[in-house]
Amino acid sequence: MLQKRIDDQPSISREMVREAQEILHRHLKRVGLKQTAQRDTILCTFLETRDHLSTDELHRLIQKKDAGIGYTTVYRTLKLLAECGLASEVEFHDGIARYEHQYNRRSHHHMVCTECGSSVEFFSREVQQLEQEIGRKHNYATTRHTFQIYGVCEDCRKKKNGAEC
Amino acid sequence: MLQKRIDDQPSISREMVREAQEILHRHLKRVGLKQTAQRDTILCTFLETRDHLSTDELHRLIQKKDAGIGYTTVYRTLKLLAECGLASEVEFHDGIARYEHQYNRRSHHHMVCTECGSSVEFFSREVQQLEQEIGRKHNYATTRHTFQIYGVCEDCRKKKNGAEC
DNA sequence: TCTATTCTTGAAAACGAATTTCATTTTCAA
DNA sequence: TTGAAAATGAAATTCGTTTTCAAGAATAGA
Repeated sequence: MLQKRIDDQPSISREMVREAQEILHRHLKRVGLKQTAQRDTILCTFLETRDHLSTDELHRLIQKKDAGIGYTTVYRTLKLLAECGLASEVEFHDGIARYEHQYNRRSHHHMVCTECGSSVEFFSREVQQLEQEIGRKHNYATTRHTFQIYGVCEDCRKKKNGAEC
Repeated sequence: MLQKRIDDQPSISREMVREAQEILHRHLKRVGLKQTAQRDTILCTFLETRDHLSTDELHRLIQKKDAGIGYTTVYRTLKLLAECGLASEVEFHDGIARYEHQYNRRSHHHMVCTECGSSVEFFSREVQQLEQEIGRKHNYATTRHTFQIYGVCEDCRKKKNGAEC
C-alpha cells in the first residue's frame, strides 16, 4: 500500500534508537516493569518502519527477525510504547488499530483514499490551534485530537474513469 | 451521559419527519427495496432522538415502541439511513459505531471527555475549508473528514482534584 | 550464589461489536 | 389473489482486541 510520507529525517539514526530505548527503559522502571530482549527487539523494528502499522503487520515484520516473539507480546509492547510517547495510535476508521512512531517528526494528519487505502500525510498548524481554542471555549482540558480526510486519490479516479468509458 | 447540543431547531417537526420518510422511500425505490412498517418505525424513533446513538441504544428505544423489532433490522436500517443521508456515523474511537441524524442541522464536530464520555458539539468553518484545501493540494477528490477533540471536561477535573486532596 | 518473588511470555481462550445466515413471514406488482 | 422477491429476527459467524494461565526469566535480598 502506497504511503506518502514527508520526513524530517531521511532515516532513523543510531542515536535516535538509543535515545528511544532509554525512554522505554526509564518508563519500564517507573511503572515497575522489566527490561527484556523482546521489548527491545520490538522497539527497534518499530522504529525502522516508516508506515502506519497494525499490530499484526508489525508482528509479521518482527517474526522475520525473531520468530519466537508472539503476537501478544507485540500487542502489549505497542501499548507500552504508546504509554511513553514513542508510538501513537492512528485511526483510519476501518476497525484496525494502527501505530506510527513520532520520533523526531512533527505532528501531522492523514488523508486516506477510500478506494485503495493509500494515505498522504499533511501538516496543519490551524488544527493544533483549533484544539486549544475550542477547548478553552468549552472549558475542556484537551489532550489530543484526531483529524482525517477521506477521499479518492488521483490514481483511483483515473482507473474508475477508464473502467466506465 | 451528558451531551450538549446546539440545535438549529428546538425539536423535529411533523413536516420534517414526513420529508425524511419521503427521502427514505425514494431511496428504497431507487435501490429496489421495499417499504415496511419496521423501517418507518425505526426512522421515526431515530428522528426523535437528540444524541449520538449506538445501534444497541437505538434498538432499546425502539423496543419500547414495538418490542418485535430486532437488533438486526435496526442495524440494517441505520445503514440504509446512512446511505440516503438521513443518518451519519459519528466516530468516538471507543469501538462502537454511533449515528446521529443530520436533519436540518449544520455540519459540526465533537469534543469528547475521556473520563465520563460526555460530549460537546462545536462548529468550525475552518475545518471544512481545510478539507477542500488539502484535497486540492494533493489531488484527492475529498468526500468527508472526521475531526474530534479529546480531553477532560470541567466536572471531571473538579472531581479528580477533589479526590486527590 | 541461591532463593523467593515478581514479571514476562505466548498459546489459547474469551470477549464484543459487527455482520451474515437462514428459515419464515411480508410486501407488492401483475 | 398470487407468486416472486425482499424483509425479518434469532442465531451463528467473523474478526480484531484483550485476557487468562501455566511455564519460563529476571531481579533483589540473604
